Amino acid sequence: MLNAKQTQTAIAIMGEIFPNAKTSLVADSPFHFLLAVILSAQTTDKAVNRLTPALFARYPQPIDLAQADEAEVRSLIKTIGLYRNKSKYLIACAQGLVTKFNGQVPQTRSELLQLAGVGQKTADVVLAECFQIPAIAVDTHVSRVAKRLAIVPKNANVLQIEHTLMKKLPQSSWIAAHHRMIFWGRYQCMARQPKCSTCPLLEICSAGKGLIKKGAAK
DNA sequence: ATCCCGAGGG
DNA sequence: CCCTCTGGAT
Repeated sequence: MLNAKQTQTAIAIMGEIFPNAKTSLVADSPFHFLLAVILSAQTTDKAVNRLTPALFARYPQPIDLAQADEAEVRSLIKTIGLYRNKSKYLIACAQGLVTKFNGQVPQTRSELLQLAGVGQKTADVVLAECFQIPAIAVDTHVSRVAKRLAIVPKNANVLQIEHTLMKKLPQSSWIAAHHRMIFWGRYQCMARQPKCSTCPLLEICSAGKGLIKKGAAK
C-alpha cells in the first residue's frame, strides 16, 4: 500500500497534469446542484448537463419540484440511465427539502442523508462544492484509481476508501484531491484501456504493469 | 446481493 | 456487440 507521503505525491502529480480539475456539473444554485448530482449516478456529467437547463427552468425552487407531476419529470430526464428511479428521487428529495429544511439545502452530512436519493457520495459532493466543507466523495473513478494505485486494498468498500483517503491526505487537500482523482479516472486511468504506458505514475502503480502485460492498457 | 437504464465510446 | 458513466434503495 502507498503510505501517506506517497499518496500525497501521487495526488500532486495528478494536479500537475490536471491543474483545473473541478466539477463539470452545471447549476445555478445549491438546490439545482443537488439535483444534478442525484442525476449523475451511473451517468456521464455531459449527459446530465444536456438536460438540466430545461429541468431547472421548469422547477426553479424546491416547492415547484415538490408539487411536480412524476410523468413530466420523467419525460424531462428520460435521456439518462435509471430515469424512473431518479424521477421519484428528485420529487421526494424536493418534498424533503420543503418539509424538513424550509426549502434550503442543509449543510451537514447527516441532514443531507435524510433526503431521498442522497447517499454518502452525493452528500459529500454537495458539502464540498456548495459549502466548501472538506469531504472526499468516493465514486467509481475515485474507487478505481485508489485501488489501482494501492492507496487502499482492492476489496475496500466505499466507506473504507473515504476514511483511508482522509487519513492519508491533509484535510486542506481533500476537495482538490477528489477532483483530481475524478479527472485522473476520466482521462488517464480509465476503466477500460487506461493509458498506462505513458502514465507518470506507472512506477509507483500496483496495477499498471500488469494491465500492460495483459494487453488491457494502452 | 440485486435492481435500475439511456447514451456514448471502443 | 460490450462496457462504462461522479449510486442509491431494497
